[in-house]
Amino acid sequence: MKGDALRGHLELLVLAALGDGDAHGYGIIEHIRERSQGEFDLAEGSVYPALYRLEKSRLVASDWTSEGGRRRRVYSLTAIGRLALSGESARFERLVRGVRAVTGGAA
Amino acid sequence: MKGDALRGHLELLVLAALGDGDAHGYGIIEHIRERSQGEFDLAEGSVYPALYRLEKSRLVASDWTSEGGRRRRVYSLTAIGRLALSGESARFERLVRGVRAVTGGAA
DNA sequence: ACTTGACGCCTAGACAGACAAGGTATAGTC
DNA sequence: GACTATACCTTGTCTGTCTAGGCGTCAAGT
Repeated sequence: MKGDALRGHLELLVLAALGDGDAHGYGIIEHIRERSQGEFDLAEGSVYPALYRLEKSRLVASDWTSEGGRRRRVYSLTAIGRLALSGESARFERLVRGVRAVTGGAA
Repeated sequence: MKGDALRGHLELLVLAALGDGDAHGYGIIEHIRERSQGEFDLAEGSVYPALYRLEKSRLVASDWTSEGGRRRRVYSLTAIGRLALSGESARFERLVRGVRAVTGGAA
């Protein structure tokens, strides 16, 4: 219906997911879907590029693992990634306060 | 630094501003800036196109007024615009709940 | 043995929407 | 006349999300 409703918030979600523990791309998608009670069902084509961006800017790091021929790329938060997470989280809360200040005023 | 932090939420803000009463483009910008305590200082190049989109989809209507050579285009919410406002508002609140469900879980 | 589905990664391309940066014009003040 | 605030408009750029594919492994069904 809407399409990219998460524009600008995806990295926050991914960082938050990794804040709960290391995970691989596919797992991050499931994690976010479960946590949000199905509200956010991210496409792989959204998440993987986001992970590459995050790794490029050193907010996450990745390691390849392979158990019995099955390869996985496991991501983890870096120190600055953790900082970015709280920063992004604060930014989001500012956004929420701002929007509510505008919408909440009157009917 | 960030740029479009309101990606996806601008129309909600504009609709909400008009929910407080008819206004012209320039006034909408001021209204939103004041209400949000300076958090949202929208560019004209963001707001005017948004108003055109909203008018095209019949969520707002416009009338030209001119007081002593000064022309203004005054916008007002239509009936469906009012519906859209509450719909968008609900959508935003769902987004907030979802994001918090993902971020709030752990540190 | 073959098919199907779940898992798991990756990529190219399209698209929309917010912004930057320009422009026009009027009215008032110094 | 110069400058500022008001008020509208447009073009172009950029960036991020999604669509729609592709690749490969493994387990279960038939």
